[in-house]
Formats: sequence, structure tokens, C-alpha cells
Amino acid sequence: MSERRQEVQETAPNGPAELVRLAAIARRFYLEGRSKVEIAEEFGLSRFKVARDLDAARSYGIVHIDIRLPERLDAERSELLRERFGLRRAIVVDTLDDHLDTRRALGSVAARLLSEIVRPDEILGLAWSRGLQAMGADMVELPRCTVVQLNGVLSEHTEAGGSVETVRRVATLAGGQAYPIYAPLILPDAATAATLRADPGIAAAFAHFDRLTTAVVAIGGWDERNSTVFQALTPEDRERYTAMGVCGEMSAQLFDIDGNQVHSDLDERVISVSADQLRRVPEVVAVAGAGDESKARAVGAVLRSGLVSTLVTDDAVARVLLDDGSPDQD
Amino acid sequence: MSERRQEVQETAPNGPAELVRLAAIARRFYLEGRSKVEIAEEFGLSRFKVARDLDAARSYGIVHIDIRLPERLDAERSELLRERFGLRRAIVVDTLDDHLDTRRALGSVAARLLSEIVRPDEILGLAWSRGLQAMGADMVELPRCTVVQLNGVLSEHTEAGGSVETVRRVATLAGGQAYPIYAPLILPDAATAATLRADPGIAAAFAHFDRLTTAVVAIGGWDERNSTVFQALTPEDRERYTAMGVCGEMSAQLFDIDGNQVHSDLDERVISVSADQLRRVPEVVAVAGAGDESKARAVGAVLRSGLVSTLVTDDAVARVLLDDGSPDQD
DNA sequence: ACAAAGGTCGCTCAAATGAGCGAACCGAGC
DNA sequence: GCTCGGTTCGCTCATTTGAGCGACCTTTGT
Repeated sequence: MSERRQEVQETAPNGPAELVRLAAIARRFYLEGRSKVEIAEEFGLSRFKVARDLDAARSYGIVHIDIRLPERLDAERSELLRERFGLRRAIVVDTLDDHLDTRRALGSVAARLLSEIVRPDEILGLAWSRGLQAMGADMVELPRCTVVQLNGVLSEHTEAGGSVETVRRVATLAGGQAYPIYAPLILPDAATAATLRADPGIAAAFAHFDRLTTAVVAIGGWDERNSTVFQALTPEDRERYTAMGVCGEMSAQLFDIDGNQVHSDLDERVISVSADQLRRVPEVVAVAGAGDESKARAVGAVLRSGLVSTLVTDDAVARVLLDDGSPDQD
Repeated sequence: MSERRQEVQETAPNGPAELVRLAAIARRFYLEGRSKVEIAEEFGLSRFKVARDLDAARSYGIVHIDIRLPERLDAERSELLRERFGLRRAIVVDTLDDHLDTRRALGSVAARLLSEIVRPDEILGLAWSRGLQAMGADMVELPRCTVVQLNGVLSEHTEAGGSVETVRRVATLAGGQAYPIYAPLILPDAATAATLRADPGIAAAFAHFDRLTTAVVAIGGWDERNSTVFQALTPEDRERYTAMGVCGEMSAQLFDIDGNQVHSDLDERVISVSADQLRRVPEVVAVAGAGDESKARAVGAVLRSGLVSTLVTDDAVARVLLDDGSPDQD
């Protein structure tokens, strides 16, 4: 993985006087920020000797450096995920013990991520999931920008404020225009969907899909437990799509395990941004978490599509994606 | 104390993407050992930006560096003691909870210290205390050198192998000549002491006192609990010397709180190396621990005499000497 | 709109540092 | 004594890095 890494414990330990001396030198250099030349003068050594002593101190484990993020961010897995899937950014949120709050934690991080990366006058697209809903709730500031809803709503999940409310809330916060979509996500047939897309309000939202600068979407799994879309389908549809190899979903766009989009009649039956449109968005932020191993596989599948530029997920998903069984390491 | 120290948490925390980015850069630099130029190329930044990011990562506390010694050595207090008392070396042993083993721990460290600093063909002088006895027991290797006993024995403490046995053991280990002293440390009058000093065996030991290259001595307090010498005196003697300001003792040489030697009739009544002779020894290692606050004051007193070049002590003593009440800090 | 103020950026130049190398040193074996 | 690995040391030279500075970009107050 890394060509040069730090050795753990290389050679024989010295006597106590030497250890204390090395510690003093290491303190000077690493904690007090003195130069090796200064240290050499103070201790009456050559600067080369000081350099060697510092190497020794590190190889003996006297100097301990670790990179650890505040909050619950896993720096190492974030980096590994980013590299593994060729992402622009990956943010792994450590949920520690409280798996109940995973969604909330992801939402909170995603909210601050948006505050961070969205520039003024962007056109921001928001899909919907419970995680994104939490994100909307936790958003506290956003530069002035237009907020567009990316898909219709799922009637099953409109209790606690659905997609429309989130879009409105964020737009208000951003002090910009809101383009909500008052329509269901999935319709029984293509004709109904086409009719709805012609509705002025909905068309206004769709009109922005080709000019989006940042899209925030959720990744859904493909089973009863991990997918809101799956749950919204009839048993026959479920079987049919599953037979086509579907194992993950993002904004009602279906993907097989290799990240290939699975086209079907569903494409025409949903009110949603399309995968092709997403591909043209400069920044696609996917939020995915709070699921089991199957959900993690769905995330991997969608990531392989190359549509996602930034991923926000939890450590459980990251662990599975990285084939990393250990609960903690370094 | 230190002009440049690391700030703890300087400016405002950034968003999660920035934090993860900083962590990735910090990992590259601090853990993978890449140069800032390399990192800059990889991330498409200028090397100056990388340097600033690394500074930011440190000030945000993302990079955590600590200097920590293996075993039970307190690097920070060792250093502080060394500076405070102008010593060549100071070694503070962390006794943690088990105060019972303090003496043994000090002895063990002192033993390894001697193995480390004694060069072949040195003339090594050993005083006596329970700590030095533990040192003798823990000594495992020593270059070939002559071992000289520095003072007579205290009859009260000859149970578990007195000074003589320690000297013999160390000399055997070093494969060198042993010069033990078969005499009491304190005698009733100067005449008896003088007679004893004329004894051929004792004189042979004394003859080496001016050619010692390393002396290992113990520091004793000045009350019933902390001093073997004090205990060996008559109540009248105790009072008399106490009235003279004595508050610490090293090899039966008495010192007041400022490190001035307190001369008295005791000087002539002891069979021991003198303070003046010790002053001419290039390396004087003092071992002192396992006492209360009064013992710590004694150690400070003796250190102020300037006779000691290397101190081995425990964290309790170090804490008192440094006016450092906190049980742990950084 | 404009200017002042504060922040960030990348440059120059000098200092700090690393890689590699031969000299000196050490201990072991003859 | 002597030579033979093996180790440590400090050197040269090229690279890396830091300090300070002016250019530029935002933001804020007028």
C-alpha cells in the first residue's frame, strides 16, 4: 500500500540514559520545533548525529505520531475509500456504538459538507432519503444558491417532512429559489409519468437538471430492509428487476454489481433525474449509510458506476467495502 | 520555558471535507515520509500550500505527536530535573502505583545505566544503600573494571547482603579487581577511624578514591524515616547535626538545604569517601528514591552541592523537586 | 461604488535537511 | 600483532524547507 512506512520497533533498546537523551532530543525537534542544527549545538553533536538519533527515536517507538480527526471522522478509511473507488472525496463517519444515530450523524456531516463545498450561485440538486432529510434538518448555513428537487416523493415516507420540505428549508436557508417536485417518485406507467413531467412546476425543476452544479443523492440497497425504492415496488416488479441483476439504486436509477446501469421500464415510470444527467453534474455527493452488508454492496455497485464524486458513509459500510473486518486497527 | 511550543487549538475548525483532506496530507507527510513537494504534486497544490495545510493540521490537533519512553521512564521530568539542577543526566523512573517496588525499580534502572555508561578499565566506586543493593542484584553485565567500595557498612543493614557483597558481586561480573571495605561506616571517635583507615585492606580501597572515574552513591534524608545514617547516630549526635542545618546526606557527607557541606566531627568518624574526593570524580551517579517529601528535600539539597552529575530517582521525588503537584500532565 | 483591512497565494533566497560515501573505529578471529 | 566485517561518524552536494514579501482576492464599512 505505502512504500515507505514507519517501522514499529527496529533494533535493540538502549540503556536508560540513552533513552532519556533520545526523548529529550525528540521533544526538542517534534514538540518545540527546533531545528536539528540548534539541537546539535545544544547537545554538542553534529547535525547528522541528531538526525540519526531522531530516526532511532522513531524506530524505537519513542516518538509516536498519529493522525486523528476530531469528531467522528475516520481519516484512514476515508482515504482508502477515496483511492479505491477513484472518488474526489470520501468521508467516513465513525458511528462507534450508537448505530441508532447513524443516519443523524451522516446527515449532520453531509450538511456541513455542503456548507463547505457549495459556492455562491450554484444550482444545488437534492434527492431524498431519510439521511438527506436529517441533512436538511442539520443544515445551518449555505451560500445563496438555487435548490432543485431531484425526484418525486415516496408516499410511504412523507411523515416527518418529505423531500419537498427539505428542499424548501434548504432554499430558504440559502436565500435562493426553490424548485420542489409535487409528484410521486414511482408511477404505474410511463404515460402518467410523462404527463406529470409536463406539469409546469415539475417541468421547471426538470429544466434545471442539465445545469446542476452539485447534486446530493442517496444510495439505496436492493432488498426489503435497505431500499425505499424496493419497498415501493410490487412483488412482480421486484422479482423482475432483481432478475436483471439489480443490486443497488440511486435516485431510482438501478445498477448491477459492476456499476452498470440497468435500464428498464422503470426509467420511464419515475419522476427523477436520470443517471445520464447526474453524470454531467460536476459534483455528485452520495450519502449512504445505516444499512447492513447488502447495503454496503449496493454502495460499492453504485460507486463503480463512476457517477459519484463524493461519498459520505459510515464506518460499517466502509469496512465492508474495504474488506476490512477488524473493528479497529493501526 | 520553551520559546516555541505547539499551539493546542488555534483557529476555527473547517468542514468535514477539509478535515479529511488535511488528515490525508498529514498522513502522507508524517507517517509515509513523503516530501511536501511530492504531496503537492499528488494533490495539485503548491508546496507552500502543503506546508500551510500541515501547520493547520497541527494547530487543529489532527496531528498528534507525543514523546513517550518505553518502560517506566518519565522523559519530561527527567529533562526538567536535568536542566533545573544542571545535571549531566537525570533519569526519573515512573513507579506508577506500586510504591513497594520503587527501590527495586530504581535499582534496576541504575544497573542498566551503569552497564551503559561505564567504559572498560574504569575505576568504579560503589557506596551503599538498599537501592544500590537492588542495583547490584539486577546488574547483568559490565565491562571489565575495578570496583571499589566507597564506605564502611552499617551494621543495622547487613541482613540481605551488605555493601561488601554488592561490591564483590559487581566486580565478579565486571571481571575486575574488588576493593571491599570491612569496617563500620560510623565509629565512636576519630582515633578509631584513623586506625581502621590504616588497615591494609581498607587503605587499598581508599587509595583508589582519588582515581575513581565513576562513583555510585545514595542520597539519604535526615530523619528517622529517610536516612540510614541518621538512624545510626545517637540521639545527641542527631540533635547536634540537625542544629547545624543538616537536611541531607550522601555517603555520610552532610549537607544543608543550600547544598553546602556541613563539616563536623562526623567527617573524621566515618569510613567513607569524602565530598572533596567525590567532587574530583568525573561521573557521580546518585540514586535516591523511596522516600517522602523530606527525602525529596534532601535530594534537592545534595544536588545543589554540585557533586552529582547523574541522578536516578523516582517520579514522586521528581514531582516535589519540580514543585509539580499534578499527578500527570502534558 | 470605493477604499481600507484582512486573508491567501506563490515567489525569492537562504537555511535546513537527506542521500550517499569514504574515513575511522571496534571487536573477533587468527 | 594483524586483517576482516561491521558499525559509526561527519563530510559534500543536491534537494527540501522556512521566512518574509508583494500580488491578489474578499469582505466590510463608508
